Amino acid sequence: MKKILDVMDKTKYKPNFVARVLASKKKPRLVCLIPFHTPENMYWKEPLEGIIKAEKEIADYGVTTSYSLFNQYLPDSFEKKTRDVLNNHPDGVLLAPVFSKQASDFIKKLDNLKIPYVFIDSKLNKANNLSFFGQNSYRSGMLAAKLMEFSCLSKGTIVIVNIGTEHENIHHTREREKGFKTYFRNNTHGKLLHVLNISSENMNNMDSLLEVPDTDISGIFATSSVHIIANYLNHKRKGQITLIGYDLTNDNIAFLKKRIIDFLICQKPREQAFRGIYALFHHIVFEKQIRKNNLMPLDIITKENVNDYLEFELNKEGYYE
Amino acid sequence: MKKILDVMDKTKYKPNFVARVLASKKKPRLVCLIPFHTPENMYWKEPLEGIIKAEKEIADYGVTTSYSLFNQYLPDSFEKKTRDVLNNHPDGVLLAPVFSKQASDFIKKLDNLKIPYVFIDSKLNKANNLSFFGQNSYRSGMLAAKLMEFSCLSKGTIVIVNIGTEHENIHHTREREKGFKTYFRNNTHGKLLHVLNISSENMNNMDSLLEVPDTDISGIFATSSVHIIANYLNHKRKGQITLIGYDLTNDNIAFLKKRIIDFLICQKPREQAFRGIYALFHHIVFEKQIRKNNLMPLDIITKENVNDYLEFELNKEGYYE
DNA sequence: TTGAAAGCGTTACCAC
DNA sequence: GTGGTAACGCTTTCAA
Repeated sequence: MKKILDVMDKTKYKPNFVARVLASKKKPRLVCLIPFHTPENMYWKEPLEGIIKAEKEIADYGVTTSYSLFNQYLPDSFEKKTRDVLNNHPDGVLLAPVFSKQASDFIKKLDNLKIPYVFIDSKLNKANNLSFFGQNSYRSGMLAAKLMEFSCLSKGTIVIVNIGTEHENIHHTREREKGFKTYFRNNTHGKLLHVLNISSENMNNMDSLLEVPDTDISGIFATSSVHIIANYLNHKRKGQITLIGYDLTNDNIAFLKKRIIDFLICQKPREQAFRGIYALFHHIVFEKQIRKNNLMPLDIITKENVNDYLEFELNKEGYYE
Repeated sequence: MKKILDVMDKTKYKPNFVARVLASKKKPRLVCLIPFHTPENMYWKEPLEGIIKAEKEIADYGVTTSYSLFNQYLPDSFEKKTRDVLNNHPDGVLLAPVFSKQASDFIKKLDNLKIPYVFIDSKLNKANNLSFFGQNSYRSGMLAAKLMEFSCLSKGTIVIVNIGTEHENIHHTREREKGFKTYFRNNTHGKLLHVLNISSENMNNMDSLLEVPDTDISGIFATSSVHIIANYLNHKRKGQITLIGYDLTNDNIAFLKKRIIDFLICQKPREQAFRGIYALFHHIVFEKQIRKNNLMPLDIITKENVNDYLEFELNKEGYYE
């Protein structure tokens, strides 16, 4: 037995993965557990697109993919879907662990079954996940602050707006706010920041913005749903207010082109999911080593580069059309 | 014969590329024709790294890669290497057509031999290239101008500096300057721009910067070699001068972290080359359709996101470590 | 436990 | 051209 390994070493034997895939009767089953998107919240459409793209590319290798989509506001929905996933007896799982408690229970079961899993969007600490593809929300807040500093220094008040964070996306928005504040604390001379929390119900009554003590607002940082603020500014007033927000949704892109929004920070949700699937694929089929933590670069999108960005995005995950 | 095709249609026959690769005795040979890098100009190191990374990933498919590296300042060197390439009888060529005339002659030969080729960095018009991976230099200039506008509006003079463009990189730098100027013409109210051309020989005598009429400089846009300006500002003076330049070289990164350079625009040369190789691979081995024009997104790098960016870059072309 | 043979889905090749 | 068979480099299976 040892002799065999010796010979393998000496002759520098390297298995041919193409032959291995062909001979193997294995048809790895991947299951994706992410929220479904709705007309009101399209964010989760992008990860789904990334998954579908990856799926097509790896079909020739015998990999099949299925989805269990849950309601991002209902922990019970998530919990119910985890059971669906397990019933599927998957060889690998891609999941967005939006409900920490339920997700923790779930991955314990996956650990026991020795099923590899990859997190996207957010992660659980101390988990045995194969990999994680996400974003550094804290630093994205610092980045936003730098852009804001450059355009607003020595002018009026800067407002941080948190919209409808009572149940969605809460972890990310908190971190963004923290990063933003930290940057200002460290880099500007006590510049005043005003924080505004707007619940989902009051979303449409943006006039509360006007209640900011110093009415001379020079910049707004929206930790989420920047399109709502853009819409307000578009109708009511814009002046020289610098507006910075997140995500390349269609609404946001339109406001960016109209110069209502000045900067958008994008973290490539489509690519996160695409790479998550690929990580599982490479691990299961090719037995490749997978990098555990993968923070996507913080891309800054402006009117000037948005078109290049979109054109490229459409095809970026595949190397071909 | 037709019947066979009919049956293929009816049964929706799809060839399995994995089996095809295994059975095929073809060992596609790819040749790369790009400049070599030197201690003075490390730019071309990155594309080479991208190629090597791609090479490893596709070795299992029988693809082999070789290089013909030329001197980026000597057309003769390029021309000589094109002959090496042809002697190699490649199945695909990746090239940076830095010398248009010589490159035009070369691709005519490739066309005749029906050898597919991919451009990186720059391209030739009206060529039958399989694909192109590059950058939109013009729009990158506009992007730089927007960043400059945000940080310098209503302050002092803005200077565009072209360094050592008498022979290197000339097309890109011209386009960058053009884009920058266009943005200012369209978006600011006649803000004055001062252009400074510094030849390679005078590179070290940066004091000519001081000759700018209005000595109150608020921003500098370096269309190339920004580290030279950064070095000067670092020793002589910095004040509140906003400095914007190109490329994530080690020097530049250090100045970015020291806040001497404020923004770097990066166009992912490593990824350009990596994707170029993949395009050839997918075309030759998998007969996939390849997208002809691929402009990389214009990434804005600051002190705040540079670390995330670098960490990710190291592994970004592969999906694994 | 070991070895030999069959088979994965395609291309390559040789005979007709 | 067409048809049949070997071969690609592995995994799987089954018999010893």
